[in-house]
Amino acid sequence: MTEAVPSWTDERVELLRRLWDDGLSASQIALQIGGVSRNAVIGKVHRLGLAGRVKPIGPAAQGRRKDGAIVEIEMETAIVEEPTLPEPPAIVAHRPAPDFPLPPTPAPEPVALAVSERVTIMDLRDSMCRWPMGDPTSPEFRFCGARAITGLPYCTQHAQVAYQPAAERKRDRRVAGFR
DNA sequence: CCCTGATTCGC
DNA sequence: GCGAATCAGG
Repeated sequence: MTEAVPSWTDERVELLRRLWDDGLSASQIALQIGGVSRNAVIGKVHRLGLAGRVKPIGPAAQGRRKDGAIVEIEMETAIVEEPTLPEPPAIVAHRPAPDFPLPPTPAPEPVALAVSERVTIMDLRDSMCRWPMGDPTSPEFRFCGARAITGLPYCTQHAQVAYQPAAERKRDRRVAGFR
């Protein structure tokens, strides 16, 4: 089926405006709208005169320590310190938890919070984990969507499941040679 | 390397 | 007007 691209219809432009204004990146918008590349989005954005809009991620957040010192904090790691918080918050590592049973897998670590990055096939992008989540026949079907290992279709977690070692090779490969 | 937006320029 | 290619920066 040939899916003709509607081009920039009013609706699509409207969506573009909204998403761009919402702070989404061009690539995200491109995926969201579909049928267009991020370049197309950027190009359109410029033509519409939307470019150069204020970036929501302006100034880095500032945090005040209990001793009164002001520290600059990167946005993504910005932390709102509690007035009575004595210790710096522990570093939280986000680990996508598998939502499926792993029969042959020891499952070394208990599941963490559900950091679901699940995406539909529409949002599935290259370098995104293509591990299927749920019933493929269901409309709720999603892909993992987490950051895939470069060169592989899966993220770290799923790659481990997908590429389980057939057997442990304890064979010592000594290149007993000369030299 | 991954990503971001900006610009150019042939179509 | 459109967007791929390219550029420039983080």
